Order: sequence, then structure tokens, then C-alpha cells
Amino acid sequence: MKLSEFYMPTLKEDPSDTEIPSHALSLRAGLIRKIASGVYSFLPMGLKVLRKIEEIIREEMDDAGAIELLLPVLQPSNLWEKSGRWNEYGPVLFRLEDRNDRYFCLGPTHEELITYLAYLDIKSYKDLPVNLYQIQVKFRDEIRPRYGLLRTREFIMKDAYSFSANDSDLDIIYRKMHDAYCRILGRIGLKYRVVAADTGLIGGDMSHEFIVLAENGEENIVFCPECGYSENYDMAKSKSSNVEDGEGKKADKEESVKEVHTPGITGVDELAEFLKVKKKNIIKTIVLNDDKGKIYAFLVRGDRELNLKKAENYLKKNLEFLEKGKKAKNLVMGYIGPKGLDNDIELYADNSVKGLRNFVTGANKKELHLINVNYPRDFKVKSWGDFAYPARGDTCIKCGEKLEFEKGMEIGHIFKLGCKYSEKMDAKFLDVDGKLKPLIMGCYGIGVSRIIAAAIEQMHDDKGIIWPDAIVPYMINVITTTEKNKKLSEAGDKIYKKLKELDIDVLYDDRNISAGIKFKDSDLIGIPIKFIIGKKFIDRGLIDIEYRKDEEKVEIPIDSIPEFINKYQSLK
RNA sequence: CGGGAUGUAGCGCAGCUUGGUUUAGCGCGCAGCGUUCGGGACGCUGAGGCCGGGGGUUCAAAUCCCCCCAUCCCGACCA
Repeated sequence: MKLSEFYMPTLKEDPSDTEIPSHALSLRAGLIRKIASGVYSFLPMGLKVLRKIEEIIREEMDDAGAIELLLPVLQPSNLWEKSGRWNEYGPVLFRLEDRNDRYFCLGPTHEELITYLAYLDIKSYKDLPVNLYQIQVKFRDEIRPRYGLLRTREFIMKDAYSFSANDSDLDIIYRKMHDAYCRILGRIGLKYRVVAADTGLIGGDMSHEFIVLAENGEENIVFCPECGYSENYDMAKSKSSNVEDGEGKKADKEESVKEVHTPGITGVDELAEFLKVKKKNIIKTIVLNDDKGKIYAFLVRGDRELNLKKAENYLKKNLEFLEKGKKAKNLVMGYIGPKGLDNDIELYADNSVKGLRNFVTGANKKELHLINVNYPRDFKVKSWGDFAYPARGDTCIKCGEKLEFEKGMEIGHIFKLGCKYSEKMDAKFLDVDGKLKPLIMGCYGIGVSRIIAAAIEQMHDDKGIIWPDAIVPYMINVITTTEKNKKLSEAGDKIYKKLKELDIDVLYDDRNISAGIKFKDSDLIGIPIKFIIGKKFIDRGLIDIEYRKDEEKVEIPIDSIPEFINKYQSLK
């Protein structure tokens, strides 16, 4: 592509409303332009990258036996009512009405659509298994779009849906998709981890997230460097450190409980400061209520946080933190403790509390805390469990090694759905045994546009983007240092033509501007190789070759370009 | 939805506190001419603004007051 005829608006400065490098750079390099909050246009350069990513995904999906189709964005409400998600999905769903007052939504995902297709056309076990995918736009009215392409309200996703007659066939496809995702991310050259994850609104019984590691990512994950155990922070299990040591040793004698006056002090931090004890010698009592208003109390060691999801999963109920203003069961907010708590309140304790001696708790009286509280002498719990988030210093439940905490961007998510949708939507098939059974489903999503953000986030420097070769918009940038010298522009034209013949994605910066701007732009948009045609060419017939990644430079005569290309490609 | 902030030329910003020398500025970018020409060159000339929108206060509003809108950040929430 000749830059003089191209559309590549670059920006010299970071736009004011960007926070992270990938956002700033994708705007500066002219990949995208913001149209509204969470809505972007892809400019030609951005589209080029998007297509490259799509092609890699397509190749891997096809290799893994998935079959491409295209489902509509516009989806009738009746399908969503049938699955129950018309209500469940809430305000995230973009809804609209047609001229006849029929309701539709813009698809945030396509389980309903694909299950309806299966209902229409899959009749027998002989039609199974089958795995269908599409690459298409999705709409979600996110509460807070942010960070450019990372979290948008309209985005491009590859989603695949599998149907099988039995669990073992599902397992095979799930594994294939898992491996294909690894190959996709590997080919693009991203550092990532696969973590076990919560199934969320999509539902089902097993799921893995593909997290591309990035400091600015929204996902927190826990990782064991020894055995490779990794899980989403919300789900992660760990052995809490210092359970058996520290100040509250098991061996310590149980002292007698005392009330201490603690006026106005309700938080763990203030309390630790006031009583001159460590936070881990304090036990927090967190009060939750379910949708029927029933109250539950959870004990967690002072240096950790209650994980609401774990509590919910344990009790199999939706829970929320008790509203501050609400008066219930004589609870003294800020001074709640397990000893003397109303008997009707079920009390659960996190494992981190085990083994503590002579700890501090609320006294259930205004402005009073208790010291030297002990279990089981002073209170009983209904049951013990893992209800807290892992914390620094925790060790792996599998191998005991110290866990690491990492951040990243969720790029892919695969689910074993089971029969959740097929049952609700009557998608059944006739099995070998002559019985009608619901189809067993899986779904597999990967964020195409989000990969652009992740790749930039992982690979950039102060000059701009450093594209990995697999998804470069262009491989080589031919730069003439001036357009005034006919000899140079003729050579540029010739080399550009030659490279095109060699089937190289080549950019030709033939703009009539100073060389400095050409170099800066080239680095900003991340082209891996620069062919520089300047003085050296006039003097000695040589072109300079510079690499984006490092300082390495070589000079070659114009005739050995094919040889250079050959060598470069064979190195990959 | 709660908390915080911002909105002035295509982009980045100053001016607002204390209303009037502001005919609304600066840098970059953009157009023309000339000189430059291997890491965002220089000079001259020029185009480009309902100061986010509406209402008010005032002799006078970018500036003060009220309402609305948009955008960003934190939180809640979220394949």
C-alpha cells in the first residue's frame, strides 16, 4: 500500500482520555476512532490487524473440526424468553422494537440462536457431534466501557457452539477447543494462562478462561509456579499462611474473655492500631442476607476478605452484604462478633480462623470489643469452609508452594454448558436407544477485537506498537528519505513492486514529507522491518534495513532483496 | 446507580479564582510560498471557534448561578 494514497491518520500526542498504553496507541496509530463510549470505528490499519487475527482463528477452528456459519445480530425476544434470559440478562441487553411492536435484542451472545437452529435441524445421534462457529459483532450495554478496545459495548468475537450426544464427545470437543485456543494465542505470540473460572450468566458446569497477562488487565488470577495450578481470583483456593503460627499459637493458654472499650472504632485497621494487635489476631464478622431477608454471619480473619461468591456457592443462595441502615436481630453494626450473637443467625467460619487463640472480636454491644475470645470455648459455628479470597503468602492447595498473583485480560472463555439451553428450548435428538434426549452443548468464545488491545498492551515501547509478526498490518515499510530526488523515488517504486511480487505485505511511504516523520510513524504503527532508501543508495546502491524490535541494522544491495526475504521467512 | 473530575479550533492545553485591553489565545496539525531533506526542520502568509447545550443574573458572561447532556476515573456490576 502506498502511504500517499492510504488513510492512516496518526496522532503525535496521547489523547487526553486514555489511561493505558494499548488504548492510547490504538488511537495514535490510527487503528480505531471512538464514536461513542464503548463504540469504535476500525480504520484501515486496524481492520488489517483484525483480519489477520480472524484468519488465524479461522484456520485453527477449521483444523479443530469446527464449521463456520453466520447468525443474525438481530434476535427475536421469544427465543430469549424461552431460555429465560430475556429477564435474566437485565440492562446489559440492548433491546428494541420493530414497527409491529415486536421485541428484539442485539445479540450479546448466541446460545439462543444456535440452539434454535439445532432444534430445527438436528434430529438424530447420526447428526452428532457437530461444532459450529461464527466471527461476528456482539452488543452488550456494559455498565462501564473502558480502556479502548478492551471493554466495549460493540465488539467482535468468535463464538463456537458444540452439540453432542454424550458427555465423552463433549469432552473431546472441549479439549480440542482448549488446544485450538492455546495454538491461536501461541501463534500470535501472547503470554497467557488458562484458568478455571466461574460460569456466570452463560451457565454450565465447567469453564476455563484464557487470560493474556497484562498489568493493566481487569482479571486477577492466582498461579502456582511449581505445579501450574491456576484459577480465577474469585474461585481460587489456597492454604492460608500462618494458621498455626504467629501470636495466636495453638499452644498458648486460653485467657479469659474481657470487654474493651473501643469508642468509634469499627474497622479492622483502626482496631488493630487501637489495641496494638496484628490484624490476623482479629476476627471479622460479616453479615449477609439472602433474598428472603434471612441473615447469615461469616467469620474471616482480620487480614483477609470475605469472598461473596464462595459464600453463595456454599449456601447455594444469592447473598448480599447487609445494608448499613438496616436494623435487624439486634445487630450492633461495627461491633458484631460470634460470641453472644443471636442464636437464629447461622454462623460460618473461614478456615483462616482455625487455630487462632485469644483473638479479638466484636462484643455485640455498642463501642465494645472482646479480647481473648477462643473457639470452641466461647462460640460454636455451623460449619467451616473456604470463604475468603487468597492473600499474599498463601500456598498452593495442591503442592504447598507459594502462590503468585497475576493480572491479565480475559481473551477467551470456554464452557461446558450441558443441557441448560437444549432443555429449555426443546432441542432434542433421537439417540441409538430410541430415546429422545436433550443435546449436550458446549460454547467457546474468543474476543477478536480484544486481542488487538491485549497484543499492544503486551508488546509496545515508548515509540509505539511492536506487532508480533503473525498479526502485523504490514511486514515491511519501504521508506524513501526524500521524494524530491527522482533516483530515490524510482528505486522506491521498483522495490515496492518487487516486494509485492514476492507476496509481502508491504507499506510504501512515498509521502512528500520529511524522513523523520516517516520513521516515527513507522515505529508508532509497529512495522517490523524498515527498508530505507536514501543517501547510501545514491552513493553506493545500498538500502538500509532496520528492525522495529531491536537496534540491529543491516545494509544490502538492491539485488539481494529476494535473498533477504527468503532468509527472513525461513527463520520464522 | 453512588463518589470524583473534565468539556475552549482536528489534537494537546492556557484563560474562569477577582465578569470589561479578548476582536478568545498558545503549541502541534492543516493550506500557500520559499529554504531544508536519515529520527516529528525553519521562515513568512493564511484557513479554522455559537468557549458542550438550555435557562438565568448583569449595562456587560468562556468567566457567576441553576438545569441538562457528553466523556473519563473510582466503586457497585459484568461472557
